[in-house]
Amino acid sequence: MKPTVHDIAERAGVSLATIDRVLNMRPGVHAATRARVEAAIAELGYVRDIAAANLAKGRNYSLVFILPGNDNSFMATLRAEVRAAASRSHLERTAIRIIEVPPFNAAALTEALEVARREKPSGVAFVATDSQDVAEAADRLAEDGIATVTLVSDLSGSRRDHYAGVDNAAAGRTAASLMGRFLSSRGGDIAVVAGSMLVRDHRERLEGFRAVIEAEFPQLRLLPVLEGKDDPATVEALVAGALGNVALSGIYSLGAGNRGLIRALRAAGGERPLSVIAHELTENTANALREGVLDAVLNQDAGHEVRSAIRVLKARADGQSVIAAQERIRIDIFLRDNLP
Amino acid sequence: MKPTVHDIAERAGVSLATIDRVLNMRPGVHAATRARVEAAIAELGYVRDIAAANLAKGRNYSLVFILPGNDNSFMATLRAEVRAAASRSHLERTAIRIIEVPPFNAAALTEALEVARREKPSGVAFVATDSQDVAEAADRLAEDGIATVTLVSDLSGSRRDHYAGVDNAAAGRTAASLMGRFLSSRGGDIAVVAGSMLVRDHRERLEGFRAVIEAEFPQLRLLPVLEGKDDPATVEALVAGALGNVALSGIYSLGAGNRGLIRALRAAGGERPLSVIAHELTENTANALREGVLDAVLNQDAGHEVRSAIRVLKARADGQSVIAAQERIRIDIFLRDNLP
DNA sequence: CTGTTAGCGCGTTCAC
DNA sequence: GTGAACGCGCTAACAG
Repeated sequence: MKPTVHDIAERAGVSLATIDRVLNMRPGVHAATRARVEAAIAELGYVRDIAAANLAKGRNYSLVFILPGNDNSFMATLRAEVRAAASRSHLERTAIRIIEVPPFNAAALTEALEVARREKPSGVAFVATDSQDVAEAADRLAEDGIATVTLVSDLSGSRRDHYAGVDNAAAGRTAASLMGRFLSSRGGDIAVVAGSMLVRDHRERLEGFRAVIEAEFPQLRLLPVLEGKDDPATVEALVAGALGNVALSGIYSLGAGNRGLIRALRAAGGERPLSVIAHELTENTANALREGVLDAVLNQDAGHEVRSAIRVLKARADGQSVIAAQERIRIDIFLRDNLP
Repeated sequence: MKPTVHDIAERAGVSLATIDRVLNMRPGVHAATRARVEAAIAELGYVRDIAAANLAKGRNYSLVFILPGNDNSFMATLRAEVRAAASRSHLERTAIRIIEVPPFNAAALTEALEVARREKPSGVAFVATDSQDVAEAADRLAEDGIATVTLVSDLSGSRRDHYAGVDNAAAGRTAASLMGRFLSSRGGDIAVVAGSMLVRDHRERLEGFRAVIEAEFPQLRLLPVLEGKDDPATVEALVAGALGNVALSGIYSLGAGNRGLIRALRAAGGERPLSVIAHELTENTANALREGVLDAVLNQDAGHEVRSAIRVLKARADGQSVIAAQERIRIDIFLRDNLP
């Protein structure tokens, strides 16, 4: 039988209240008594029943998610996943509140973090815009004992507890490797479409992509990066322009706004050999894969990211550890053949 | 405030015991009373607190995992993941017992299922050998109200509750698609090494692979399948033989025993262009990827499969539903560039 | 058929 | 500094 507080109280010769004080690191216990209790805990191999504790406490984890109000499918999916988690959250003693902020806006994010802090939640998850101010705001949350997790895009130089997102440099390298192999020995120009160089995930993907292309596929030339602002119309115009280049062999779209990419490709027709790799699986990109307009889509599972962020925030909030492997967000590679 | 049994008791004008009987579908309640209670539940939007219920019941989920005592890395990893889950299981009111059976042996598996059944556990997970006897044994478990999940390889024609594994036909198609594209327009022979055609996962991978090669890469010819029995030495000999074929352009190893595959490839040297794709990421295959001996590795996350099986078994055991997306096991594609 | 009561393992008042 | 008693939401005897 699993030992309970009663067993350790008896073993240590003290009352339940004292056990509780030791367990919750509250003051008012003689050092000697505390030592006796701790010894009993160790000897009996007691592990606290969190479910019972939460029941007794009437504990509920209040979580704040700060999400950019971006107009692209991926962010829409992310918001939907957070809402889905929120809708089943009462079952898990969790209350999730969503704050929407303008995208690519460090000041707005800093302000939102401050608002969240004043609510004294158990934890905060946010899609980081990489800036000094944001890092400082995140550190203030940490100082207040609020668990923090960055979501999708990480934050440099802060004390956030965890990053729930993919290794974006590896994603860029993977895209380059796939494209290089798909093109075999063929040479030519590669166009890269990014959203904004202000977010760390896009920068990292680009760096990874460039490193592998330069090191391993010297016959391919990277054209100057096109900044599409994650906006379909902008992306469409940029890609349409790039398609005018007769030497173009490949396109790597590392940001959002793929509706524009796909429209431009469809308009151009699939006559010439062109390897196209994009990010994030949506209805649009899945259809484009099926049609052969896209060759591969790298994806991060938004549902997994959200569930992982919640697990980590809850665990941190009560000082528990997590299963590292479960919280690692994979880079999913989708071809036409392994669509869900 | 979340409604509790007290609220619905008051609303329906009955006592807690009656509520409990209705909630747990126990007999001994007037149809009219039952209806009143159910109405109250619906009106108040009551959702039962499983944690509290389990606490009161002193419930513990007893789970049996039946695993083949195979000597390859993947099965070793799978067993390790089950043991890891078992070691943290007491925290989750779960007791996991492992039964090892000889691999590819339907009779032994049938017997093990029967043994498990007599223990009356909450649920049973097993790596299926695809046979009629096994299906019948699984159905007997279902009849006894024991939740059943197939792990890694599925079982045809049975009432198992869930399959925790990848879509192996899609995996085969993906391998073919990658290989075809890596080889570009180059033609040649493709060798396929399988473990055994007795397990459904291997058969499905082969069918998927063949379908895509035949439909889309007519310049590639599939050689007769080599059965390596998932045994490194056997695989090594078979692959060494196949490498004598000067027209060989690719190797697809869809089973285990990749230590042998890799040894044979290393011995042959990497002089000629050869596209090699294997299954399951292990230390061995990861190193082979880094060296360029393998081009891609398709993987199923054993840890995810085990955790998923446990979640599903527990949920089924108390009639709960699961988050479908969370239980979908992905086909992970690893290149040198996205190794963990 | 239905209600009463005593816990499950733990946290939190209050007295002592 | 320490202990006893009650309650969290639910279940399980046992009465009625």
